[in-house]
Amino acid sequence: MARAATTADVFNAIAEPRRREVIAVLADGKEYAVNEVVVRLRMPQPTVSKHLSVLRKVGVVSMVKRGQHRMYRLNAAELKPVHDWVKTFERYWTHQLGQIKERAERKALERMISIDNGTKED
Amino acid sequence: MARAATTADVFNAIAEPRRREVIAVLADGKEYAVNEVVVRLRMPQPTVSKHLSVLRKVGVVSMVKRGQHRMYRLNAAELKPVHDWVKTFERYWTHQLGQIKERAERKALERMISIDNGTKED
DNA sequence: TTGACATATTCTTATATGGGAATATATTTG
DNA sequence: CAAATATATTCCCATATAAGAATATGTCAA
Repeated sequence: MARAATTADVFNAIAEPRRREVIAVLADGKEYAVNEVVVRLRMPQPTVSKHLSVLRKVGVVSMVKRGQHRMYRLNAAELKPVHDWVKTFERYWTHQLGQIKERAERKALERMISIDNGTKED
Repeated sequence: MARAATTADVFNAIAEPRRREVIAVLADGKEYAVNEVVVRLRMPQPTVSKHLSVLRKVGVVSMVKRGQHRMYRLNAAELKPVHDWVKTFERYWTHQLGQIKERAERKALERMISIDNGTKED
């Protein structure tokens, strides 16, 4: 089996950084024509259109035609599954004190150290 | 350019559903040997090893050797970027009704104010 | 109609996947 | 050492990108 399609679910859709950039433009909840996104992100128009198409297929954005423009709007509710999922782990970093955070930081430090040695094992 | 590697960042790593299943097993913060994950998820051992490998490369899990076992532990802090990102949109569903009502009231107010001069919307 | 403008779609191509099967690499134990 | 156990790695392959270039489609305006 190959990797799941980017349109398979919202998790796959938002994995692409440029798609998150597009979302960022729409983040204020207003509607934007494709070309407004193009100008703001300085991305080629076909690139933006394709990314918007993926986001639309998973429901993260909605589109309405208005004249010769197609207005895209963020449908943020579709991002909730991501929020719900990651929220489960919130306690690991929000709880200001405790062994959990401490341990996480220690592990992160260990990782930083081992990065210098390459990803190999002992 | 092809799709970014699953090991490119945590967003790509968690896009794979089975990887989230593995994370779910480790979610209690305890350490697990590969085979414990294999048994719990009823996945082939190589599959689990490969997914753990990806998660380790992005730092989501850490590993220590203990005897003939390799113990994996969740490093939940690495999921924080996902949380931080999606948290931006939290308001869209947390107080959904309130938001809608609030916006409607604001719009109504704007209409009342601009009744005389015919101001157009943004 | 003829342009001009806005957007989508179709190719191509290099690249990476995830699963299954088989195999390799430890590590412990007898 | 040899066998058993635990885990990682390699190979194969069908599939799906994402970007760029070129083109098609759609819509307004004179």
